[in-house]
Amino acid sequence: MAVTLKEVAELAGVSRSAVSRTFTDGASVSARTREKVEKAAKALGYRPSLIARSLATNRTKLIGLVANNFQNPAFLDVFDLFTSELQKRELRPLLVNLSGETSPKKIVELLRQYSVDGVIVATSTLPTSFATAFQTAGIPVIHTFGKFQANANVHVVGIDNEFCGAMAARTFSDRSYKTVALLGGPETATSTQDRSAGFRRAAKELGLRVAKVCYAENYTYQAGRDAMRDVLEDDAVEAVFCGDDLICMGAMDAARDAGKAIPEDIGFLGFNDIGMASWDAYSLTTIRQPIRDIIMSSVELVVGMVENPGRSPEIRLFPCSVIERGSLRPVTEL
Amino acid sequence: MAVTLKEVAELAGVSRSAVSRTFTDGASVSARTREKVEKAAKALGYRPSLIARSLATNRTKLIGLVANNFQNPAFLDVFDLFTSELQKRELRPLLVNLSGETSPKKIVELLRQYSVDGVIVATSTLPTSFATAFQTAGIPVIHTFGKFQANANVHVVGIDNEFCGAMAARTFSDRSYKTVALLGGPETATSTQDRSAGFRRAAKELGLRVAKVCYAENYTYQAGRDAMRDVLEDDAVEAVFCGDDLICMGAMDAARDAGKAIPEDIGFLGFNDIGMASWDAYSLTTIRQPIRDIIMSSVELVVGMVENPGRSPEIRLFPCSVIERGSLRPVTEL
DNA sequence: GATAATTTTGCAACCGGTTGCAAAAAAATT
DNA sequence: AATTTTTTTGCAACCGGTTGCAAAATTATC
Repeated sequence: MAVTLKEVAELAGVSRSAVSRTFTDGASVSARTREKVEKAAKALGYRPSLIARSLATNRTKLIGLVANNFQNPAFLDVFDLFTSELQKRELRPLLVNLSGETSPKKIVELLRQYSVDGVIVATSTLPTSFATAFQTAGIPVIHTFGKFQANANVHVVGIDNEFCGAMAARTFSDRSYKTVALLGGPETATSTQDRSAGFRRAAKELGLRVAKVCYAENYTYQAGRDAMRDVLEDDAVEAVFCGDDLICMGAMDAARDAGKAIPEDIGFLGFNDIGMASWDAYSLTTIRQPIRDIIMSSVELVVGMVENPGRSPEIRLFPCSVIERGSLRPVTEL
Repeated sequence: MAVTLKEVAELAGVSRSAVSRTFTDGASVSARTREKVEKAAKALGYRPSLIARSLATNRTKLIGLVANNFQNPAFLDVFDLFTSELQKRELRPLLVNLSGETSPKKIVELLRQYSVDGVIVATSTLPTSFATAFQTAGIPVIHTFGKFQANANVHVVGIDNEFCGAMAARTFSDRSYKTVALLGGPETATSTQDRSAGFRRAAKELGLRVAKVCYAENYTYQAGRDAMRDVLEDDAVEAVFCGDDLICMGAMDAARDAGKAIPEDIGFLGFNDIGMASWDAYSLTTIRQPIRDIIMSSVELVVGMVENPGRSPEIRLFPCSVIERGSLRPVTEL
């Protein structure tokens, strides 16, 4: 079916090695041979099989892309950027949908069977141990959006969630909010835990009262809407820090349903800056993480790992920023 | 590095074939041998290399998943369903981000180099000829969300866009709208062309006046917003049929900006029923395509093609339905 | 217990490439 | 023109599996 090395070699009247060398860069072939081979290859429509090549070179150019939040619009960017960034370097993403599965065992097996060159675990909800499992299996791995911990044994690219939590508290404080609430993502997510910790610590330092702390069951509009009911029980809450824009939008609609005006009666601060955050209907003030930088850095790092597996684990954190829109009252002038 | 067949064979004291056979179902191995092999394999942590296997069996279990609309939330479902549906059958999606590229040539080459077993082209914007290119290259292909045409030479799974266009016109007619507009997706997309044709034909038959026809530049909120300006020039327009929910939401916000109330002053009908369509801020009446069915059917079909490549091209169309919410006035009672 | 039928096993060739090595060819030096 | 150096080439082994085939082992039959 497919055209092979051998057929090209025969047509060109050279050895198989000669053909192979024409298609491997850095190999030594004379101009005349190369020309003959290229002509024959073209005539037959030959392209080297990467599968066969990988058997000999031990490089598949496949990168496992492991994700578990396929329902969050925030991931559209992630997929788009990862795929195009990998493609630029002639690498292919092998997509794995975790959907529920949180034990790395099976996934490691699976990607090992495909001899992927490296793996990018793109999820903010799993502990670092998930990524470490790949490391242990000898597969280069990057944990993108992963939990930052000083004694890292695996590459992590992302943000400092605790710092971002503190940033949220400061954002409230700067706008003279006194009584606030935290409406996080799922409590089991490491990002939620870190942001929550940072938020509460900073709130205490800044003299903010955190009147309510609750968590949405998942990263959906509906979960945000449901969890917001809890927050609304306390009438004193002036502003809510949400762990995700989608959750935040659900919460906003719940607040409006309860007759509250935004930002007059209650303020909202989101997280992620998804496309919809800028729509008129929400005009959400939110914390943005520099996704493009994070992803470019991750790809760069995974490539580096493949080339030099001994490389010691690195943590790369990028700064987040508050995108000012209309869901919080303005900064209080001093 | 990785454990190979040979090492397992040595430890188990059997031939390489015996090991291979224990891991290929349907092969003949005695219970005693199998046991010995399995024990040795476990001890070494052996898993057969799918890459090496594929060289001999000519099956990689890789399916190319080609998409070009990574920015539309409608695609979250598509990715989620495709990946999980393929995984269920032990197939792996090799993701290709078309992003701009509309010539199939390079993509075909690329997927051929990875010897994918089949390809799913998941896009409603490209002509069938794009998918046909894979067919010509001898790669089983399904065009999901593709253009339906009677003389198909390639499998198509999706909806009858022309019929859906007509359905939109009927939806307007049932609610006694008289003067309407069409705000389609990009004009180059085949789905837009078909829906537009169906809409206009049915409108004529039903005595609706199509006062404005315009197209958004891409499938984004902003493009919908921009294109809506054009529609708003004609004050007589009572309802707008949009080619996509995202576009529709942009259009709705543009209308509200212009001081129009929905649905009192102007009605909107969307397409796709993305998650946000049900949010309070939009409460969008929209046409839903049964994505889950379409994708399950596509996967089933691609598997069928792989097993039986001679299979003749089939068209599978699924019915769409109007999801009634609040962006159109109610059906007029007779 | 001998023979026939069936199952299991290992050998060796193959899938489609790469690559170290030594021989052959070409280029450079004297 | 002969010799040395450098470049190019083909051979053959290898990457990690599968599989047709014939021999060996087992099971069934008489």
